[in-house]
Amino acid sequence: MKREVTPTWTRAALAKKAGVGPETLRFYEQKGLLQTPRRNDSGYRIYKDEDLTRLRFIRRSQELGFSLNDIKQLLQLTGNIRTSRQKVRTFAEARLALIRQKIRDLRAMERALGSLVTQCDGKGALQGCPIVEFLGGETLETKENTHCHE
Amino acid sequence: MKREVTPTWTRAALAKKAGVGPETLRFYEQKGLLQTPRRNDSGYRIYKDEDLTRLRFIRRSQELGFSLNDIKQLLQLTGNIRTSRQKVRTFAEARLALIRQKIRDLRAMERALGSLVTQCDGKGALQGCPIVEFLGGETLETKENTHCHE
DNA sequence: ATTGACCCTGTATCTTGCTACAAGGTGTAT
DNA sequence: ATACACCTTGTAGCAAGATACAGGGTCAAT
Repeated sequence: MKREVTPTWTRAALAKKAGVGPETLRFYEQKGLLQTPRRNDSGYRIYKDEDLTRLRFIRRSQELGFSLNDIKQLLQLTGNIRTSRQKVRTFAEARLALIRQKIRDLRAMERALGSLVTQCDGKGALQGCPIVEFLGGETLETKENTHCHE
Repeated sequence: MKREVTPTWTRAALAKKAGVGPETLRFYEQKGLLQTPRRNDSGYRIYKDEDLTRLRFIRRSQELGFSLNDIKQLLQLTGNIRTSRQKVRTFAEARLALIRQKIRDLRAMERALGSLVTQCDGKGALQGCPIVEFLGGETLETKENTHCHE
């Protein structure tokens, strides 16, 4: 059995390989997202493959919309062999629901703002601009006030 | 000509009427979103209709996805009679573009995560769970390492 | 032996939109 | 006259996810 030398990295090296900033590694360590790494004689952090794997896990989770807090829980969940698949799925579904809600919110904004922009021909003075009128709102006593400041 | 008494409010009263917290008013004032209000003899802020109107403007803008910084600019823009409608429209279009980008990002997340959740039957042990496998990624030397810790 | 690039620690800073606190003053009702 | 809710100020804190800086130590190359 050939024992291969497992690669190790210092902070900046791993950071580069994982596509994050070096400080981010220390930050994740503080947050409990990365294990406290082995140190060499000078106190330098020595990272290994496992840390790289974990960083990729984190990045992918982020791309799926998980927060760092979520990810911490996900790591605990997936690190435990006793965890049921159901639990992971439920976790993912919860996040999916949040994402969908956020999309709904943004689409409502898009519809409203898009409609205003469409209604606004972009020509002429401010008077009567649909966007401004919407923002100014129904309760425009301002109209009176701004025209005759006494 | 009957001169109607224009209503005024103290901080908490206006805040309640506008549906925000009292501290928010001070905060908006600091940020330049509300004019510095008139004070009574004891130094109490006295708000008037105009401030309520402005608060509604702010809230509506927020609902359309504008940031407070945006809103500050919007207020300057729409407060200036010389502003062209084109400027307001361009401003709104810029924010609309951001909203649309955010929606695209979230939809990508939704597709990816949704697909994983669909693929995961939620039955059985963690082993082979599509979600976990995606997060763990291709580069799973971890598999070897975690099974035989020496 | 000196540069330059890295490492360590703790702490501060940024962004966004608030929210909370302390330490006092005011206004109104009983 | 005293309780209570409000007001004032300045400042601190929160969430999230980093990022930067100061003041030192280490290491490899020249």
